Amino acid sequence: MPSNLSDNIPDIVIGRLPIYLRALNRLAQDGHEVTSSHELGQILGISSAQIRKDLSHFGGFGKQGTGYQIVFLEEKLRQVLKVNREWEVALVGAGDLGTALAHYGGFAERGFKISCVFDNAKEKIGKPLNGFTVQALDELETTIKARAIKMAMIAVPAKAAQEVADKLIAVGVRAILNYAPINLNVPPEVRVQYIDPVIHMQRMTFYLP
Amino acid sequence: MPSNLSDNIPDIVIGRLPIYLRALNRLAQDGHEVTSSHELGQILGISSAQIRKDLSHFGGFGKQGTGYQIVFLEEKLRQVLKVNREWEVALVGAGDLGTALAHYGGFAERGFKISCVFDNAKEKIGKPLNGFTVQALDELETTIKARAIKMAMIAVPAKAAQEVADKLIAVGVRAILNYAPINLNVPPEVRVQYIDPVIHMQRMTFYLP
DNA sequence: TAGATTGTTAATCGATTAACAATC
DNA sequence: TAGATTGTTAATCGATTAACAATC
Repeated sequence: MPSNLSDNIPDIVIGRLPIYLRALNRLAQDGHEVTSSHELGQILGISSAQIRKDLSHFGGFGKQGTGYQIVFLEEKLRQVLKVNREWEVALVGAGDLGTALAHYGGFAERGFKISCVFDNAKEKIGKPLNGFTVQALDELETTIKARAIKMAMIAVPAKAAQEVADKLIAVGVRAILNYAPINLNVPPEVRVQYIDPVIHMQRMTFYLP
Repeated sequence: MPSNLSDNIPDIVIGRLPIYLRALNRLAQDGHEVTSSHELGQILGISSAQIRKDLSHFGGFGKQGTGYQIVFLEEKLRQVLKVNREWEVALVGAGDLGTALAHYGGFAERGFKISCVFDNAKEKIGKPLNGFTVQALDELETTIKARAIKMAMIAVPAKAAQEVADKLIAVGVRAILNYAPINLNVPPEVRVQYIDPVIHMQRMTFYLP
């Protein structure tokens, strides 16, 4: 029983779809037109059964005996994930990390357009940053509301992160990518994803001799 | 039956330990001396039972009626994760991202010392980068073997990432933090962690209206 | 047609939670 | 002592895998 609704689809399934999409992109770039759950599984180190099961939540996108048309499946996954459009993103924090994020081309390439940058350091406000002007935090409310921005990235020190998150949520942001090494407290209607490279490093040392 | 060995401890448990450690750090910084599985669970949005179960894989670190001495538990978790020492890390790629990583103070602060940087662009080789000199990829083997480096970060374009990974593994690297948006093919004795911010963004849009 | 691969069901496996005796 | 919280066991819940009929 395929469905495009949030139905009862496990979040862990949603988490794998972007990975599938990335692998499909690469296959298409390499000139492939068709793939199979088996091939995709090989590439990703995932069982073919899991891939078929995951996809079946959203519809039957393949053909027996043949597999999946790559371009078609990409389109379907983009639809499901709602990344078949451009999302405007607010960036808070214009330090080393914020600057690197503003310069990173990979966001725009894949549908996420950083469209405003905020910082509270006087020496940064008003300075240009990859086509934007860094704005004071005071202007956060007006700008984000005016553009109805729903996504943001937090690249401020851990101490300031919760306060920034609260402000963002108050003006309508519903999805936050948090680079500050701290857990955020947010209401259930807000999604948060965390990026802390040290956490990943610490997860690997356990297995080293 | 507590154990410090890789016993049969699920990787998903190992994955949560660094998160616990980070929360404990913060509590200690805020002047707390004792905490409980309930308090920790509140902060992290995890059930207290899960925290107790996770910790019990490694020993009894708490006291009934009281909870956990924060400093003591931190020490134990650092021991388990093997982050009670300094790890040398090789960085490959000195572009925007590599530069930002080299400048990021959070690694050294938490026990990961970037101790060499490689790139194959002629105009970068020999240039100073946060105290290092960017080395040619040719020197990767000598340097990494000489220092017995076991961890590396890959910050090169997707096209080059697999080749770089192969080289690193060939000279003894056993844990890789991969920033290139591509799945790496590695032998089972090598751990890989992935950081691709776009994947996290795409995982959140599904839930937005 | 014969071979291949899907979508789906049922079986297995593993992770989370609830509950409570032990005890600080 | 009374109250609180651990460590652990058993029960529940959910995710993964195996298997196969359907069919391209």
